[in-house]
Amino acid sequence: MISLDFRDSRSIYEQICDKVKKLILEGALSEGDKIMSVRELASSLTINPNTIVKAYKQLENEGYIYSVQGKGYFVAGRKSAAKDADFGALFDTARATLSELCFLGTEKDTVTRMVDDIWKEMKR
Amino acid sequence: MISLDFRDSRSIYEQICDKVKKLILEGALSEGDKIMSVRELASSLTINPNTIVKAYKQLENEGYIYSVQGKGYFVAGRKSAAKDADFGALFDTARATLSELCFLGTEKDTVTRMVDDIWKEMKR
DNA sequence: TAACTGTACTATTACATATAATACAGTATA
DNA sequence: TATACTGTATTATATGTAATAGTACAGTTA
Repeated sequence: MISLDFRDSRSIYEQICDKVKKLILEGALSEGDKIMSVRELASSLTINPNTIVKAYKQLENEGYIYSVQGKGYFVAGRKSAAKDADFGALFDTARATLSELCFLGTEKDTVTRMVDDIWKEMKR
Repeated sequence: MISLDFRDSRSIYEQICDKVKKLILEGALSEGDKIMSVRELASSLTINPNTIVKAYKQLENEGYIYSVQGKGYFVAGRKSAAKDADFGALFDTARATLSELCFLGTEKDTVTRMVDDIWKEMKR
């Protein structure tokens, strides 16, 4: 379900953030679903629980999940994430990455096709 | 020309990398142009020369600039950057960012317009 | 020769990451 | 009620990266 890549230069908690977020974006995790507990995921990945806490706290700040004392962490809804999202930063990242791909010779059709695929596959 | 944002959580050398790269992508710096020397940019930003070296070395590894002993750093050509680029990582970043924007309710037209603008404005 | 360039190295400080261990509070269930 | 889960909080420690400081050497230009 969730695994770590030790060749990845990013920090462990960042990788966990991205993996959980990806599961939510893909629809593998839906609103209200309970996700793995802090201790459960930590022992599953053989890492420290505090590292999971750090990742979950960040996803909570981004509005993607929420916690309930004694019960666990659950997936929040799209509205929650949209309310807390930093659209400025997201568009900046998108613009910078696409500009670089353009500069490096990527065909516009290639990118347009990618956009089409994403907006078609995403269940909304 | 190049400035630092201390509210930015990213490291200084990363910010410098991105700013120089942005100038190249925008066409403000063209192939063969000499860029600010290590010591010149360091004293201009009131930071340590070693930090500039780190940023320039990374841009050199990405094929965006090259150095000549005793003369300085110069802007390399598109082919040089394209040869060293990690297209897999770039497309991964693009896909992840665009998927998140889609999930958060961004209209496809908004993104398509952004792509059109980038491929139109970029002088190739 | 003098004043620039890049390059290389050591030492030091500061900060973020990750681990370890412990404790407390809320929830669910036998 | 007792037990075993949940999240939360705290302190301490080790490690690696980022950034600074200083020095030195080699190539280029005027």
